Amino acid sequence: MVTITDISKACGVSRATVSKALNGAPDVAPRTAQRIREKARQLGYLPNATARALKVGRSYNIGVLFSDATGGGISHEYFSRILESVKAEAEALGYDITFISKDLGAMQMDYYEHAKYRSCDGVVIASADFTDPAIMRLAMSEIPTVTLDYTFDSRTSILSDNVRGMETLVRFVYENGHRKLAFIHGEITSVTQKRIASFKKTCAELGIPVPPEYIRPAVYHDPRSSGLATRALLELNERPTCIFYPDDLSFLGGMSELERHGISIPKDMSVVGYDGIPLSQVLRPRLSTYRQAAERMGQEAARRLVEQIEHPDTWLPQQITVEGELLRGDTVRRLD
Amino acid sequence: MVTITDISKACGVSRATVSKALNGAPDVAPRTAQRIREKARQLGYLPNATARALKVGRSYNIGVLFSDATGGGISHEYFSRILESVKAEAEALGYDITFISKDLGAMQMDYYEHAKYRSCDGVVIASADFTDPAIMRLAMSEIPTVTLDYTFDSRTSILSDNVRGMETLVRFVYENGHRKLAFIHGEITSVTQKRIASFKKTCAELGIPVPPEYIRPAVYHDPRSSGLATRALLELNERPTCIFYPDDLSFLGGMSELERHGISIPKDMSVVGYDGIPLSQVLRPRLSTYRQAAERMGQEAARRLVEQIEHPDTWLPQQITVEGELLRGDTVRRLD
DNA sequence: TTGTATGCGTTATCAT
DNA sequence: ATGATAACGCATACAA
Repeated sequence: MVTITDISKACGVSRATVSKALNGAPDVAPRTAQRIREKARQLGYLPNATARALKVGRSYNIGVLFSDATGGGISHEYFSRILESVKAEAEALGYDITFISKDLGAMQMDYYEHAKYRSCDGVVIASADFTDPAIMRLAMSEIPTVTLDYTFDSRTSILSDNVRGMETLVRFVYENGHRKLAFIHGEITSVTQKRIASFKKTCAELGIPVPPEYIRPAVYHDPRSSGLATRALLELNERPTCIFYPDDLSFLGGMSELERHGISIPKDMSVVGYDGIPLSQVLRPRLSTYRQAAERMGQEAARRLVEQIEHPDTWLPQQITVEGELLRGDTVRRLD
Repeated sequence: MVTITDISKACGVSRATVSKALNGAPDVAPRTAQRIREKARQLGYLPNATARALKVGRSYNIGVLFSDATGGGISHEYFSRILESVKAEAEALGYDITFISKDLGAMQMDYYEHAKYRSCDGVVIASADFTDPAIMRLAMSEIPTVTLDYTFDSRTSILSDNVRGMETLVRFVYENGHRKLAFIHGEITSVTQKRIASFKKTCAELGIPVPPEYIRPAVYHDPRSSGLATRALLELNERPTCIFYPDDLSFLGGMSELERHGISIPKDMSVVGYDGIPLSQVLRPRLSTYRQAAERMGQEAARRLVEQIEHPDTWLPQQITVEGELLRGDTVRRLD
């Protein structure tokens, strides 16, 4: 490994001068600086991020927290898109990404400890069980954090516009003449609560009654449970004309169930999803859904976090809502 | 931040003794060690991975390389499953994961330089353009590496069993009476070459002719291009009875195209996919496909890499093939 | 059994 | 404009 010491010897100057030259300090003669940089390149010098981090107290490394346990693991498209965009933006800003988890090897650490252990300059909390005290500890610590789809007091968060998203979908369905809307929702989280509330509120505003049996619980990203919920809805005396699914993937469970009953989409039943994953637009008929702007969310998260890291003095916590868009698709039939 | 110095002061011993006690060195009195550990916990001491890495020359950090450009980005299910399992296994072994990329912020680094810059103990190359000289440089460097689905000379690789996978699918289709098999393949990579070769070889063994027009190019994970390839196949005088798709997702493009022609699966046309992603088993009819054991591959990659890192003396490069399994599904019709 | 001294590679302060 | 020196937190060879 070639270090600044090697360069200093090769150039006949001190290590301090080399360091300055390499970092573009003003108090080094242009000619010497040039010579040093030349030599550095020639020798294949690479700065050592570890040593620098130890010295300056900044690692240029940000942690990313995905706790798979909550069903929000990396392999779910929404989260992998967020991860990818956090990564891209962070790298553009000169930061590397490290995963933060519990239980690294034999050591038992909680999230906060892990982040400290790795000297993370900040952490993006992308998907987690926010009732977990360990998450709370991290979010409330001195480590800069940005949360996605959840807000901690006095901390920055990036929020998908669940309220508006659901409202948009309900109004879209309403405009197509539907008055009997059923909603299969995911497990209860703050996101789910917002969607349910927005669903009910918008229905109320439009003067549509929502019988309790039209609201069915299921599990996010679990087609099977949505299939069961669909079956329950079909067994009602008064069937809905349109079913809202927790997410696009879950809709597939409903799709199978509807087919099994010989019910055609959208002729006999209209449906809408949520997320707007690519798959939804590849299906025929194309799914009517609401596309969450995962890329923008990840990008925004990385930017805000770095801003907070680099300008802690002028920083203020913010709740940033990122708007998605309606994908009209072809699964909502026009009723007359 | 509480350091070993703080503990040494609080305990009235030297920093060396504290370090030893914390690391379970044998040459420290049990009572002192106990007292020190107690104090450490009490003060909320956390080891500093950065300082330790600088000292011992090991970071307990492994790099993961996904170059999105090749269409193998994180958000493709096969790769995100690999990532997740690499992460899980690495963490179990006490290693953290950092993404390796080109161009970190303003600095221009290639992959090798990035890995050195972050002092990675090793790198998992999961998805990359293996013709890229930068990948080659990394793989051939002194840094331990493990490659997935590609083999570099004298390096360890974890390989999906593409040859056997394709053979299994062809034989399965053959046993169901099919003799006219068309294969839509992804862009040419070593994986694709293996699949094409295995397809042709198995067909030859079974005495099935494969007219050139039955082999169609498309793009992995791109339903549209597979849709076009499907259309081309349907326009042939002699249509195939079964179409092989590059992957499960691409099949969806074919599915739409077949529907558009009023062709029912599997009544009028049989199809098989590749990958065995959860989606494929949620569709109705369930897709006949070959499930790649992504989890095992990631796990194996992490294990082999750590083995190489920790026992460089006894280490030998290996090509490890991980077997997948046939998912029979319902999209291959029995022909009489 | 404990402590002293040293260095990992870097940057920052203060002389020169 | 340059350099000597110290320090970041830790681990280890060696002395006591």
